[in-house]
Amino acid sequence: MIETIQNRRDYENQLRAAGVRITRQRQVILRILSETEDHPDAFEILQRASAIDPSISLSTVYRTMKLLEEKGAIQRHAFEGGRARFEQAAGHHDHLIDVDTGDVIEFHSRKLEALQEEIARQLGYEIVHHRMELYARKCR
Amino acid sequence: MIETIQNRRDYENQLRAAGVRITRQRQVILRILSETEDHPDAFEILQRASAIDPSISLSTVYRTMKLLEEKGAIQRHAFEGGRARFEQAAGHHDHLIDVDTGDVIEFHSRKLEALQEEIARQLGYEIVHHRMELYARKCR
DNA sequence: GTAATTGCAAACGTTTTGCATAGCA
DNA sequence: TGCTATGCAAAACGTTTGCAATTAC
Repeated sequence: MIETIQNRRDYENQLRAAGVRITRQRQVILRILSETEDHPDAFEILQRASAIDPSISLSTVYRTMKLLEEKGAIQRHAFEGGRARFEQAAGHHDHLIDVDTGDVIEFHSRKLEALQEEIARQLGYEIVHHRMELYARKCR
Repeated sequence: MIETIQNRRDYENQLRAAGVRITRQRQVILRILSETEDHPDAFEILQRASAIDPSISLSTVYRTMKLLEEKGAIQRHAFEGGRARFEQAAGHHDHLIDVDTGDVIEFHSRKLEALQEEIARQLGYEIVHHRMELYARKCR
């Protein structure tokens, strides 16, 4: 399992150690992921990548996303409305999505997690993973 | 906003009152939704509907789902993996999905909701709606 | 050298839509 | 009657895949 990643070099070295070839295209994509603060979808990643290397294709973006997800380096999210969005697999957090702007705010609550586990246990289950999204609007 | 629905007649009357035409096809679909306990996808609804009236088409299922969602009579869920699944918009609850069987268990926790609201408030937001899914495995 | 990766285009599965016909109110 | 809903087929959408050519190691 790839650990939390701070920069492109970390990414590359850890992937290399996991037996993954670091191609020119993957370098570009890894750089984008390590520099990005938001939750881009495949098409947005392609656009940013194209600015650096116009020959990169959408297939490669998807294939790389799948690879990185399998290696645990990124997470795939399916927020409401269409496309999958990706982010670095930094320590677990949940998301608040601004329904007016589409902005995504990350948050984390131990209390919430404890409660989720309690609920699952009461139903006779152990949590494998969870998804929790708050669709919200700015208070005025 | 259509209230919680117990049976097909309730559905029909409330929709009629909202200016919606109750066609033969919609009657069948409403009946299926009112009788069902699970979270069928569009194709499953089509199959159940076809058993009653084979002339119903998938387009009509989708169009009806969209209509009912707009009227607040049903909810659309996008659990992990492919198709949207639908259920009656009975009082809000969350879902625990059995990762081995695909079974969906509904649950509700006031405590959880209070916590969500608190989290949103701290971030300066008011919740419009939320999504919370626990992907879990039976304890042995 | 050779096995993995790429770009392209075509296929995929789900959902939506244009259009001419049918049917509710 | 008039306008909405329908079925069908085709399009749209995001994503995946087969293939021959390229590239990392």
